[in-house]
Amino acid sequence: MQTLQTVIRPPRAVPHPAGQRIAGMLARLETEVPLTRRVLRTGEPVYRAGERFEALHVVHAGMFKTVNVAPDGREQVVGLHFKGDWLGFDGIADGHHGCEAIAMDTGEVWTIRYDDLLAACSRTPALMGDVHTAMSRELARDRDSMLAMCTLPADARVADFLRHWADTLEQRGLRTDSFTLRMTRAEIGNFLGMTLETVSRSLSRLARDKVIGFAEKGRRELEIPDVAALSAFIDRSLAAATLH
Amino acid sequence: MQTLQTVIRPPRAVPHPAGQRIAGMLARLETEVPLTRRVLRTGEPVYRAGERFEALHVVHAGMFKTVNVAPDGREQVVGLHFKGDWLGFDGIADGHHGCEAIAMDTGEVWTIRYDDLLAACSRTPALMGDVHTAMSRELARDRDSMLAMCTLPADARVADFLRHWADTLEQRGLRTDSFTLRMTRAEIGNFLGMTLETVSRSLSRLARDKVIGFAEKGRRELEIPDVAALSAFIDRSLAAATLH
DNA sequence: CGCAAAGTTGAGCGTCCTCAAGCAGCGTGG
DNA sequence: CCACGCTGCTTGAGGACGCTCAACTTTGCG
Repeated sequence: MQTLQTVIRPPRAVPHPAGQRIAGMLARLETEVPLTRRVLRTGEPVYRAGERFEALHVVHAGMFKTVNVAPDGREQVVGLHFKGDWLGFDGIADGHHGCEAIAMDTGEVWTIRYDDLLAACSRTPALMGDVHTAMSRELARDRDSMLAMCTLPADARVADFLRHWADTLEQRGLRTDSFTLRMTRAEIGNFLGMTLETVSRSLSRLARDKVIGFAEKGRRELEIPDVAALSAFIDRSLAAATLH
Repeated sequence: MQTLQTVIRPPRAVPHPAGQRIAGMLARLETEVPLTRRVLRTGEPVYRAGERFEALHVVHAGMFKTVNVAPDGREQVVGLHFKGDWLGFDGIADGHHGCEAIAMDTGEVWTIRYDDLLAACSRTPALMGDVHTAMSRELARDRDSMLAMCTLPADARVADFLRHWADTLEQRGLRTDSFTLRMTRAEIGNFLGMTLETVSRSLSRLARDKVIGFAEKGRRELEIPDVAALSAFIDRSLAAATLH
């Protein structure tokens, strides 16, 4: 009880540096590149697997997931994307999208033809930097996901997931002590490489250990008074595993 | 016995298109960008986690692995890189490398200062295309790894790994029916998210099912007479799993 | 109000990990 | 030359973590 209410996080007086980077990039895009805005509702695809690659997209509002689909039907959520993230990089290499990007709530993307982007990058080096940075960040993020999936037990993996989510929110200047998971247990489980039942059990255990809290109504709203407690929980899981 | 010797693959008369792409890129790099060549021996790092990011590297010979290291010491092999692959993209975003790249045998990389590369990309659009393609391909590959790790049982994961390896060799114009794994079971296991014992057992089972063969001397040399048999094995694993 | 979808929790089981023992290749030095 | 140690690989036995299946509760929507 006490642990869940001690930390009252005031709204940031100074915007997060990542937020400034994103704002700068969006401003550059608006002035330097022809773009079309597009509003999507929950479940609508930005692009589908197999489609010809012609354009990239930048998330301006809402939240999106990218799903890798195998020819045999297996599906894997491989990324979550918030404001400022790019969608569609996976299609550059061979001219077709290998994944599909789906809106997880009402959102807006700015669509930029790849031709136009290349031309603009030649004119505006800062824009090229933005693109490289975005791809690099996505690469790093994917690898962190691999590390987590291969080295963390289920509970710690869920904790790690929540920590990443809180970090993302903080970078966007949103409050991190209480927020709504916009995913079902099944989606979280798919993303983390486990079943929905295991996700549910892990969340219950985290709540029992007072690392997170559930809002009284709806088990989709979480309270994370102290992000550091998540890290501590992960460390504890690892320590418990390594001592024989 | 018969299945292991039926397919004699003649050297390709026509080079693989991917090989041509790589050759073109290397030629462009040599003429358009100042680069320094560097030979590395087994175990030597191209760069280490935490180092300042200043340059990218292109594999010209040999084989390299990238390892993601967590602050708490966990290590995860997140990528394997052959001739024509780039190393170091992960450092662009925040100016420091999150991974380290290690030579797995004697190899050579071409090192290119990032500043120089950006300048060259502005002059030579084809070069920018090369860089984007390389990053995109790596992104796609990471996502395929995630899909495999989350949706395939151990045996199929090993088969998938071997299939990817054979594909990579074929794209480089090398023979795929018999080759040497330049990794220990432990490294393979780390890359695939399983233990070395499980890798060993999976390989034994694949050999028992005649999907692969071991060379008589040394269990590091494999014979894969028919790559399609690997795909068939994966499909069989999935079919067996889904029927209750 | 009733139905469908999402979530929780329990029981049983299977895959993969852990631990352990033994073997094979290989370089070193007596 | 062979003993020796070292590293890598294989195989087995036992156990644990997470999956499967199932029943029930809660939430949301028509």
